[in-house]
Parts: sequence; structure tokens; C-alpha cells
Amino acid sequence: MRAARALRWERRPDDRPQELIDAALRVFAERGYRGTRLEEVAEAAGVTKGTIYHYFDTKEELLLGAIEHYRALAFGRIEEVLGDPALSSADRIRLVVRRTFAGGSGPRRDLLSLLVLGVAHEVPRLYDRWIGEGPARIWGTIAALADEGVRGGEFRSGVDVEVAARILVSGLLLQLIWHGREGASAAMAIDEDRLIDGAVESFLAPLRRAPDDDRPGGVR
Amino acid sequence: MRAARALRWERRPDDRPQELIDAALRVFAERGYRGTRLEEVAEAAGVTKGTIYHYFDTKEELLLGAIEHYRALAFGRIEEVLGDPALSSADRIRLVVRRTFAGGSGPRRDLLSLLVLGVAHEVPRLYDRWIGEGPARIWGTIAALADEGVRGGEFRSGVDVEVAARILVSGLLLQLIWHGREGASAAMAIDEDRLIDGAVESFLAPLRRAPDDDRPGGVR
Amino acid sequence: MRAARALRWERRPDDRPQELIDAALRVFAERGYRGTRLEEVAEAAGVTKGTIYHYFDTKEELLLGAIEHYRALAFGRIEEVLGDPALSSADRIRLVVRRTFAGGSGPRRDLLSLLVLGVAHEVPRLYDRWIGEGPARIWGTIAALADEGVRGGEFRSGVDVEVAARILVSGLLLQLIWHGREGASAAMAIDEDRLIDGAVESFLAPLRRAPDDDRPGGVR
Amino acid sequence: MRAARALRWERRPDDRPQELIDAALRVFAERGYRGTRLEEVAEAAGVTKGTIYHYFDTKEELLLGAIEHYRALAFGRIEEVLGDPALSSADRIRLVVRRTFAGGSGPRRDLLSLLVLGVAHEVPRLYDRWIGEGPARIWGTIAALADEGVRGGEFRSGVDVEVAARILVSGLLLQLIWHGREGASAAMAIDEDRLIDGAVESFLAPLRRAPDDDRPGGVR
DNA sequence: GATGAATGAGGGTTCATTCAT
DNA sequence: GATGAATGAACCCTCATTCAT
Repeated sequence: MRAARALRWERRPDDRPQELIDAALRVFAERGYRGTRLEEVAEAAGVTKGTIYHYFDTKEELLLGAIEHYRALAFGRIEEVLGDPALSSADRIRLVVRRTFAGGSGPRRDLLSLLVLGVAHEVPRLYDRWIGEGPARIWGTIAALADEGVRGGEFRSGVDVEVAARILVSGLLLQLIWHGREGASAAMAIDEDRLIDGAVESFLAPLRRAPDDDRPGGVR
Repeated sequence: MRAARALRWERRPDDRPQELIDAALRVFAERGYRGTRLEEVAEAAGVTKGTIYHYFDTKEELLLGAIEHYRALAFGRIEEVLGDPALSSADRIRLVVRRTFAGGSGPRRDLLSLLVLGVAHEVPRLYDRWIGEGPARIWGTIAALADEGVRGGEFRSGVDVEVAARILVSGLLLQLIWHGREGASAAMAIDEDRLIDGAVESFLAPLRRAPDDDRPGGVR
Repeated sequence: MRAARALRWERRPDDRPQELIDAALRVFAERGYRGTRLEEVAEAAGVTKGTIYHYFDTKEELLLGAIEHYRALAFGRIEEVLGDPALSSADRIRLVVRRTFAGGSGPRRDLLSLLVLGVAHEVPRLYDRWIGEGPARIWGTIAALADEGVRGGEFRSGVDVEVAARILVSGLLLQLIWHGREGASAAMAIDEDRLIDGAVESFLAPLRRAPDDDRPGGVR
Repeated sequence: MRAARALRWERRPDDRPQELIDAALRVFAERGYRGTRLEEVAEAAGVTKGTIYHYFDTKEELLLGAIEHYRALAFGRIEEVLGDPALSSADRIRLVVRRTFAGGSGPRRDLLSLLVLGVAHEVPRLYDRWIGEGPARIWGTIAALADEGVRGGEFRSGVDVEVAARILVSGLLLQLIWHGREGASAAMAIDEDRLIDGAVESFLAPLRRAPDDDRPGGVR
């Protein structure tokens, strides 16, 4: 009978939590947290309502699990960039921004971000933590890279890189969230690559030394 | 008891809608749209549940009324800046940004913005419209001012002002939303004025001509 | 002061109750008792909600007033028929039925009847009283006329006139209620005059003596 | 407490819909549709409010389900009568009427009819359909049987059987609805069997040929 | 007398959560 | 483990009724 059972399930129960997280993220992203019934998540995962409660205590835990799981994918994988000695600071910054914001595979980053923003009131700890571990780490990294560049003479000083990095990251995040809105007027549309590249270059521009500026370390 | 009764029938019909909007905004901002019971709004306004329905057909209409009412306050009052001939483009941009983001009176802009972001799924028309009439108009204005500066020789060209303006406005908006979070780590805190001024200056920096840049296409 | 009053109001307040009753009956008949808001009645009467409470204590009282007022119109005006010595019993019965059911002016009888049937559970005293003072009096009258005819030799005996009269009146009432239904299939439609006349003749037929039956008082 | 719990989870899923329909019909019949709270139905069925929504989308659907279910019982089971060749047309008509109106088991027909009449305004499609599939089919059947009898020489012609059948069915229906009213005066009371039998005989009387009428197919 | 703002009980409906099977 | 029937708290909305103006 155990053999029969094993045969009966193609989908191994070991994968259930992950499948549930995937389904939850998909449905939450599309309809919002409050707007999603657990039954819809279950259906999307091919199970029934009760099954979710084998793996997650509450709807909120399911959300936490889902967001936590994807935060790493969305905002991780940056460290390797930092160690490569062949790259200039500017290139590293470009890479960090691209890796973070240029659409890759996986669940849509914009919808996830909007999802998290939407639960600020209902699940504040998720909200706070996500900001701290996500966007804040990115802008912290970028600010650090810029500082490095300044100290190494690649960049001029005199720019508030902390602020500039925050604006860069927050601005891109929100722009990408708003990017795909169907309801938005056509006039609001803008090419995504132009947005990302333009934003980085605007960030780098004031840091760049003037062509004849060879005195290290600062403004004249 | 007569006093209690007298209170019960204290009517300020002329102000009621506005009072309800104020109360609604306050409670919505604090607890989120879905997390707010109409009864709480009523209580905050000093009336009972049913009274709300004299002035608003549904909870959603109340939200719409509230947001619409304050959108003007939050994003309006810019036009007057634009016409003043004594101001340079840079100054005008600084003024627009300050007027929009520097905290004034009225309900807290950050909470309102977060409120709107939070109802993206449940009241999309509000969400879309708010973006279009609010932030998008601001960044459109800023981009136009920058263009003017370029054409007038005050700014150098070569910067994607459209993108830069979007990042500036979105970035500031989101930073200010995140600014006051109690849960946020102290490390995330940053002075609000530094944020606003730093952001504008970062926006203006690459537009500024180098001091010795007398090559054609600009002021001396 | 009474003169002043009379001058000030074109519509004399003395007529208000009647106007309200008219409006109430109209709206109640159309939308049902529970389905009608007092505000709709007020609007139909050209006044506002509060005014109704000057004349009627509750919604139910308004209904009672309205129904009572029209019951007389709908089921009264029969007595005069009874006294005319020139008429045969059959003719009197025909007249009673026609006066009761053949559409005249005034509010639609079918809708009123349906209205009363619909409030059987909510206002049972109205329901019971209406039956007793309305339909029951009609069938009682008809049964009495038939009895008279039997006693006078115009009709043969052997028919349960009490039952037949009840069926005649109830049947016509319900048929007329169902008559005008829009939703009803076309097949269900039937001419109203045919209905009324046919019903009376069916009632009279078994009472009629056979042409050669000159023995007084009954069947052979 | 374990017993209480056990009861709470006593599941008879297969019977639930039927139990709910039974309970609904009982309570609706007693208190009317609008006058019944879903909670009362739930209580009558031994479940809680929410359970109803597993089986019925809305209160209206519950009513529809309940009425539809019993319409067959109340107005069906006629066809078998029609095929019996041993019966005269008169006997068939008697049988149809008795089967339809003579009280059997099951929920009280009179209350159900009154219930349907009461929702004419709120659930018109139920009302229309019930008439068409219920009473109208009965009077159609009776009229057809009478026609058959005329064609077969059992009955004389010259009677508007369509009208007579309508009056018979509608009259009996309404009389039975009114029959059991507690509020009704004692004078209004009448024996139910006398009512039914008397009504059928009154219907048949004018159809019967006179004893000396041996000319087939018509009035003299 | 007339108004209509305000009340507040009431009820339909939703849905996260539980747990017997 | 999986199911889904059952629970019950929660909440939006309606509307008869009240009464200060």
C-alpha cells in the first residue's frame, strides 16, 4: 500500500512547500494579499485549501515564506560582482543595478514589490524587513562602491552618494512598479532599458572627473 | 442626558463631508484601506456608521473622495513657480521639488502615498489616476523645466532629463514613504532635508556646465 | 390665520394624507411592501421622508391606511345592485362580478391584491381583514343571491353554491393577478372579458333549470 | 465537551443540501422570505450560517432550490392518471384535482403557494416560472381532459373549458391558501374536502349531458 | 408643517481557520 | 498527508425612525 501511494503521487510531497510558495506568490502578486483567498492559492497549486495548513500556520506565514524566499533571488547575487578586481567602480555599480533591476526570469519583480508595499499596514514586519534586506542593502552597496571609487581616485568627491544611491534605487524600483500599468496613459510609457541605463548614468555623471581633472581626490 | 441628546443631534451639515474626508484619510492612512472599518472612520469623525452613507455611496467612494481632495494639496501649487521670470531653471526646479516634498501642513504625504500604493489591486482606477495626476505631472514639469534650461543655455545637453526627472520624483517619493518607519533600523534613518536637497542637487549636477566650458551651445 | 395658511399652500395640507396614500399605493403595488423605501413613497408624493411621519406612525400604518382606503373602492358599491327588483338573480350575480372585477379606474386591482397577499407574513391583520372584508364579502353576496334564486324558483337546487361562489371569486382574483405578468408565456394570455364572462356563466350554468324543468325547487 | 465537539463536526455532507432545503422551506413558509434570516434557516437545519454558503450562493438561490425541489412534488405525478384507459374523463379530472390539492404529506402546499406569491416582486423569475410549471400546467391538463371528453361524447360542448379550468385551479389554490388562516373568522371556515369535491363537481356539472340528451356532441 | 441629517439595529455575505474522515 | 465540510467572527450596507431646525 505504501508502494501504491508512492506510485499514486507523481508530485512528491517534499516539493509541496515550494509549490505552494510559487503558487502563492503568483496569485498574491496578481490580486494582492487581501484580495486573494487561500482557496485560490490552493487551486493554483493544484491542492485544496486544507493542505496549505500542513505547511503554513496562517495566511500571513504563507506570505512571509513566499516573500522571504524570493527576496534572495531579487536582491541577492551581488556579492560576486564586488570582488572582481578587473572592474572599475563605475562598472561594478552598473552591474549591481542591472542585476537588480533588469528583468530576469522568476516572478515579476515589480509585482512583488507592489505586493510588499501593499501589506505595509497588515504585515509591517515583512514590510520593514524587506526594505532593510532588499532595497536598503542595494543602495548601501552602491554607496559603498561609489565611496570606494572616490577613495581610489576614480570618482570625484563632493557628491552625497548616500542620498544619490537611495534615490537611484528607490526611483528605479517605483518606476518599474509603475512601468507596466495598463491603465497608464501611453504618454507615460518609457523603454525599460532606457530607464535603467539612464538612471545609472545620471547617477555616475556627477561623480565623473572632468577630462582635465587629474588632481586626485576631489573638486578643485 | 439632555446634553447627550443635544450632542446626538448637533448638526454641522455643511462641514460633514469635509469632516468625514478628514477622518477617513486619517484612519485609512494609519490602518490601511482594507484594515479600516467604516465604523472607525465614523467614530473618528464623531458620527455613526450610517451617517457616512449620507455623503458617500460606498467605502470606495469615500476613499476616492478623500484621496482626490488631497491630491491637489499634495501635488498642486506648482504653476505659480513656473511663471516667475526672475528665477533660473535650476531655481525653479528646486522650488518645485521643495514644494512637493518638503513637509508642510496637511495630512502626511508619505502615508497618503503608501495608502494609494496599497490599493493598487482593489481600486486600480484610483491608483492609476493618482499616479498620472500626481507624480507623473511633477516629473513632467521638472523635465520640461530642464529642457527649457538646456534650450536657454543654462544647462548643458547630453543628459536624459526625462529619465532623470522620473527617478528624482519616484525616488524621493518612496524614500519619504520609507523615511518615517518606526520599525526601520536606526541605520536607515536620514535627515529629510538632506534627502530632498541632496536629490535635487544630484539631479542638477550633471546638467551644470563646467566653469571653463565656453564652447558653443551655452552660456559662458 | 387659517386664511393665511390656505393662501400659502397651494396644495392644502388637508389633502396630504390622501396624497400620501395614493403615492404609497402606487409605489407599494409596483415594488412590493418590503421592496419600497419610505423615501420612494415620499418622492412619489412630492414631499420628503419626514413628512410621512406627520400623518402615519409607521410604514405599516401607511400600508394599512392605503389598503383600507381602497378596499372600499375595490369591493364596495355592490349593495345598490341588490335592491333593484327589476333584475333577476342571475343578472344581479353578473353585475356583482362585473363591478368587482371588470377593470375600472383607480389603482390596479390586481397589483393591490398581490400586494396584500405578499404581506401575509409581515402584516397578518391586514391580510386577514382584507380577505374578510373583501373577497369573502363578495362570495358571500354571490352565494346569497344564488340562494335567493333557488328559493324564488329561478335556479335549481342541488349545487353547493357556497363552494361555487368561493371558487368563482378566488379564481377570478388570482387569474386577474396573473393575467398581466410580462414574464408569462404568451400561451398563458387570455382575454380579460372572456375570463370574467366565462367564469360567471360557468357558475350560472349548473344553476339554470332545464328548459322543460318546470317543477319547482330542484332536480328531478 | 468532546460530545459537543463531535456534534460540531458531525458531517452528513450527502444530505446537507436536502436538509437545508427542507429547513429553508419550513422557515420561509412560516415567516416569509424577507422575514427569514439565514441564521434561522441554519439553526433549523442544525448548522451555522456559513454552511449554507457551501451549497447555495445566495439567499435567493436557496429559495429557488427549495421551491423548485417541491414544485415537482406539489404539481407533478399527474401523468400516470392520464394514460389509464379504464377511466372516464370526469374521473380523470377528479383524480387530477384530488392529487393536486388534497393534502398529502410533505410541506404544506398552501404555505408554499403563499410564499411564492409573496416573492413576486423580489424574485419574479421564480414567481413566473412557478405559475407556468405549476398551476398553469394543471389547468392546461384539465382543459385538455375536458376537451377529450367533449370529443369523445362524454361531455357536451358549449362550455368554455379553458376559462372554467383556470377558475377551478386558481380558485382552489387561493381557497386552500386562505383556508387555514388562524385569524380568519370562524364563519369563513369550510371543510376542505367539501371545497375540493364541490369545486370539481361545479366544474363538471355544466359539462354533463342532460339525461334525455342523447344527441352527441352539442347543446340542443 | 416640513425638512433631511443622523441614528443604529439588522442581515447578507466573505473567508481564514479547524478538524473529522 | 490530503481533503473539504463546517465554523463564526467580521464587515459593508440598508433603511425605518427620530428630531433639531
